[in-house]
Order: sequence, then C-alpha cells, then structure tokens
Amino acid sequence: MKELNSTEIARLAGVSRSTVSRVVNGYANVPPETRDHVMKIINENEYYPLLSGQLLAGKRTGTLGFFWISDASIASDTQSSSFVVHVTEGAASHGYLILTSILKNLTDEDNINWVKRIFLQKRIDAGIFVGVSNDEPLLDDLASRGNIIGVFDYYRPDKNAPNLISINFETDTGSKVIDYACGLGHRKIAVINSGLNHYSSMTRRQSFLAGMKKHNIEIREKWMCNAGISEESGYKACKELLGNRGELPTIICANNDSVAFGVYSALREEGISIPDQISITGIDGHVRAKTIVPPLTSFAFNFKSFFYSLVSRTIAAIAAKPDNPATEFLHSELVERGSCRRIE
Amino acid sequence: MKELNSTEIARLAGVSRSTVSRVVNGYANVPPETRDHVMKIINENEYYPLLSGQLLAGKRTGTLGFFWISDASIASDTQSSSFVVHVTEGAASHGYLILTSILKNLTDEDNINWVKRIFLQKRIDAGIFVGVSNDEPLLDDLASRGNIIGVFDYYRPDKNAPNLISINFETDTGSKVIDYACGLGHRKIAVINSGLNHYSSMTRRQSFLAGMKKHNIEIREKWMCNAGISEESGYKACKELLGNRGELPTIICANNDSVAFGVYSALREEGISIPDQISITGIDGHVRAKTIVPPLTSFAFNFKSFFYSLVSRTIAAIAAKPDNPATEFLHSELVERGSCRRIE
DNA sequence: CTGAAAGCGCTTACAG
DNA sequence: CTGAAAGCGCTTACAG
Repeated sequence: MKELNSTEIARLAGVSRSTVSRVVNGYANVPPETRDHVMKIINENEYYPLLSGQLLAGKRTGTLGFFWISDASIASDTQSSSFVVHVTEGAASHGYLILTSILKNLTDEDNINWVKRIFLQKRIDAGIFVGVSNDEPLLDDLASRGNIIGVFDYYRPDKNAPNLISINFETDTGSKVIDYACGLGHRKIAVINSGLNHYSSMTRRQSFLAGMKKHNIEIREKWMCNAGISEESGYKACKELLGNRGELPTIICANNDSVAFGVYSALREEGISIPDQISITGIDGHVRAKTIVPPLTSFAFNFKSFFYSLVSRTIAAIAAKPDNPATEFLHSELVERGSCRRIE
Repeated sequence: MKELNSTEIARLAGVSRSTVSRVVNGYANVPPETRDHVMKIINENEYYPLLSGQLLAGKRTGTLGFFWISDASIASDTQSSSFVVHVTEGAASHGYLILTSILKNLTDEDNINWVKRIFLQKRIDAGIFVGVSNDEPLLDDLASRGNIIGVFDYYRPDKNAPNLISINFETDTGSKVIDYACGLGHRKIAVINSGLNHYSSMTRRQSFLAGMKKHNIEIREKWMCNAGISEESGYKACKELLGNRGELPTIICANNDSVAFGVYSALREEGISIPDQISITGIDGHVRAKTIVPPLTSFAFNFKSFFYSLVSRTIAAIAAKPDNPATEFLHSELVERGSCRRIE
C-alpha cells in the first residue's frame, strides 16, 4: 500500500499540498467545490495528517498531561479513580486527549525528570495535577517557564504564576461539619483529619478547630487524630482512638468519606454501633456513601463539574495565556443519611 | 531565552548535530570523553529532543493508547478504575506513556473515527482495549492494517490476526463456582450472569450451566438472571429475582463482585440475611469484597499481574511483530470469606 | 569516530 | 483562490 500523505492526497485530488492542508484545517479561503472534492478524497482514503508533521510545523498536540500523585495505591480508591475519568471525559468534550502519569510524589529526581521530559519534549499542551502538596517547587518551576498548569487543591497566591490555574475546596468545610454536629446536640466530638500537607488538609484542620472554638467544644488531644486520605488510614486512626477506651466521643468527624469508611470497619470490629453509640460524618460525597450500612452523612462536592471546569479553564489558557492566576473554590452540600443521630 | 534545540546543543558542545543525536540515543560509536562532555551540556540545559522532530525522523512515540469501553459510568466502579492504573503503571515500568480514551462503544461512527484518528495520526505505537464485546470489527480492521492491538477479554482465533494480543479469563469459572456451592450442600442455586456479549460473559454462562448439569442441579428459568457487570445491574436483577417471592434459592452466584454487591443491597432491603438465609458468591476479587459485611467469598483474579503481562506483551510486539496471535488465560483462586454457609 | 546532507510530513507566509 | 518553497527539529545512511 502506497504511503498516504498530503502529497498523495494532493495528487489524487489534483491540487497542491497547500490546498490539502487548507481543507484539512478548515480554512475559509477554499471554494466549496474544491473543499468538497478534496474532502471526498480525504474521507475515501481515511487520511489523517501525521501528528509529527503537524507538530513540527507548529500545531499544538491537542493533548493534556494528567499527573496523578499518590503515595498510596490509588488503584483501590474509587474517589481518586473517578478523577481520571472526569479529566479524560472533560478533555474529550473539547477534543483533547489525556496522557496519564501516576507518580508517588513530585520530589524524587526520577519523578521530576519524568514530568519535565513530558513537558520539554512538547508531548502536551498543558498539564493537570492532582494529589499535590501545597509546596511543589516543580509546579512553580514549570509554570514560570511558561507552561500551562491546572492543579487540583493548590493555593499559592504568593507565587503569582499567571498560567497556574487551580480549583480548591472551600476552606470552611470543617467548621460546617462542627456546626452540623453541634446542631444535633453533640459536644463530645472527635476529628480525624489528614496529616498531609495538601492545601485542603491544612485548611480543614484549621476550620475544624475554629468550629470547635466557636461552639465552645472541649478540644481533647486524644480526639484530634491524624490519618491520611485512604480508608486504611482511617481504620488505623480510629483503632488508635479507641485504644484503651476511656471515654468515647459521641461523634467522629472524618476529613473525607474514605477515611470514614475505615472508621466504620474499626467501629464494627470493636462492636460499637453506628449511629447508636457513635455518629459519623464524612466529607466528599463518595459513591459508596449511600450503599454502606448505615448510609454515610457527608458534605458532598460535585467533583465532576469541577474537574470539567478545571479542564476547560486549562484548555482556554492554552489558546490565550491568562495574565493573572486563577482559582475557583468548590462548595460542599450536606447530604444527610443515616450515620448521625441526635443527642438529647 | 534562545530556543533550545540540537543545533544549539551542538554549538555549545562544539560538535555536530549528528553527534548530539548519537549521544542522546546512546549509540556506541561515541568516545566516552565526547559522550560525557555532550551529556554535561545536555543536562545543564535540560535538553530533551522535541518529540515531533524525532517522530518525523522515524522514531516511535513511546506511547500506548488505552481505550476503555463502557456504556455505564465507569467513574464509580473501583474494579474497572483499577485497570487504568495497572495499565498506566505497567506501561511506565517500560518507559511508556498512556494516552487514555473513554468510549461508550466501538460501533458509533464518532467513536470509530476517534479511535482511528489516534492510530492513523500515529499518536501511539499500539493500543490496549478493555471492555469490548467479542465481535468488534474495528479491532479486526485495525489489526489487519498492521496496528498492534492488546485486548482484555477478547477471543477470536478465527480472525487469525497475528498482531492482536489478548488476555482472557479462564472459561470454567462458572463451573468452579457451582462445584463450590454444591460442595457446601446447596441445591437451590440462582445465577446472576452478565447478559453482555463479552467473551467472558458468554463463556461464563455456558460454564455455569455446565456445572449445574454436572451436579444435576435443577435449572429454573426464574433463577437464571441477567444483569450487566455493575453494582446497579446486580441490584436490579436481584430485586426481580425476589419479586413476588415464591421459593427462594439458598445461594446466589453472581458473575462478578460488583454485581454481588448489588445483590447485598437488594437482600438487605428485603430483610434477607447473608449468609443465614441466602449465601452469595462473587467473581473477581474486588478490593471491597473484604470490607463489605459479611465479607464476600469470591473467585479472585490477579488483574494487576495480568494487565502488566498484557502491556509487556503488547510492547514487545511493537519492536518485533509477532507472527501468530497470542492469548493468555487468567486463572481464578477461591477466596473464602463470610458470605456462604454450609447447608446440612 | 564524526560531520554534511538528505529526508521525514506537515503548515504557512509569500507571490501571483 | 492557489501553488512553489521555506522551514519546523530530529535521525541516519553516507562518506571520509
């Protein structure tokens, strides 16, 4: 089979390669008959311009890098798995493809080089990052070199990188959770927060504390636990919380639903019933929250629409570099289910 | 900043572009001193050859397409979400990148064109497909044009496409499940199988029936249910099974764990206890199987190692096209947990 | 061991 | 409206 390139299409259509290119790219200055004729040849032969030629001539890749940072196994968590789906589908709705990398962190030399290579080889027009801590020199470096960066959960207004676009969680979810718990009459409140240095973890910790102060809740060392963001970490933190029992809280507020699921397992093992003995709240709106028993009351975010927004804004920035950094805050919505009871 | 290309590196290093290229590609015919010197310049400047130039000169992309076909929302299913992780990590271990597409099917014209475009633009060296039915003209078409295709759950020896590489489930899982159920003394067996035309669904249906015949189990129309592969479909199928009750089976054998989870929800709603009133078996070895209550007894597959194998074999085929089609069968392993009881 | 040169397939000013 | 030509950044025979 003869190699199919623009020269061949030009020959078959009886025009020049320039004209083929104009038709392929949908430029206006081609008369309809010519366009239709060339288009017919193109379709008949299933001709697609080779990406390499287009790139070298200055076109964009139409590809976004998706960098998924997690030190744990993300294969098993639905919540973070869904992110790749949202990003991929969001990008596809703009005709963009996604080039995925999974990395333990952005600080090991190998990982840094892996990411840099992808940008510097010009494999992608922009990069989307998920799972970063709030201090990532690599992101600042990439952004300062003019790369377009979209980040989930990263807030560094001090860096003033105009082409670093982000979405962030609202910063007051923790205090909303405490409001809710107090509204149900709870005063013995335990919090399992993430000890990670994600922006959301940091703000949520402060917000939990602020909420407790506001309601004059006693803050007990032992009831302020640190976990990660995974189910296992929630399980472990809760087991520790229950270790040589002592007085028990009436409610445990988890920093996310996965952690709450871990709390469920730990409580079940200890024979503590939910919500009769201990109530539980989560944050996220995980798909499993409604099928677990009892269904988990949670402050839910609409991740899908926010990833779509992040992707859209990132793609928009490719065409027209923004001149100031932009972020957007996700707002949560309380979904009450069966994991919390009122204390009289 | 001056554009950084091989000409610039050559100038800085005082050699020709040819030599720069030789160093970049690690060719042997460069004396160590020259190599080290050029390498130093390359590293200092963080030079990476532009992909476009390399491609046009005939290099491969180092990228695999990952085509994830699902008509349901895959964002919510851990099992299939984990596939993208296995494929991405497996590819990365060979230095390959993954370009992800999520498609409802491989038959709509838009989807066909989307996939074809990716191959024909030469964005990828090979494609990995997951979630296909066992009759996909597009796959056969792509393979016949010389593209390297790796497929999960596809078995068409009749097509004899040498560059179509696959992994498949063992074909006797259904009968193993029935052996197990009968071993526990069950005779009233319901099966919820997938009605999809995936190769695994088809073989599993036959295998369930074969197992039941072997043990002389009465096959009741109402107890042979069709679902999909999702939790919701399992829930629905089980609800139907229980509709205007009649006699109940003592065990329900689900075609996968997600479907089994749906069965859990349906039984819980109907106030039927597991395993006291009805036992349940699953297939897959889903991560949630061990935390759900009661933990689900399942025939587990090691998906990770098999995806790694599929990816490895696909990548190997890029370098040296195989001369006959290759498949590999996954074998399951029974993991007994708490969802089945012995019938005396 | 090394450089000059051809060539990969496009797009896009440029000239007409 | 359209074609001839330059140019994008690499790699790789080829010649020495």
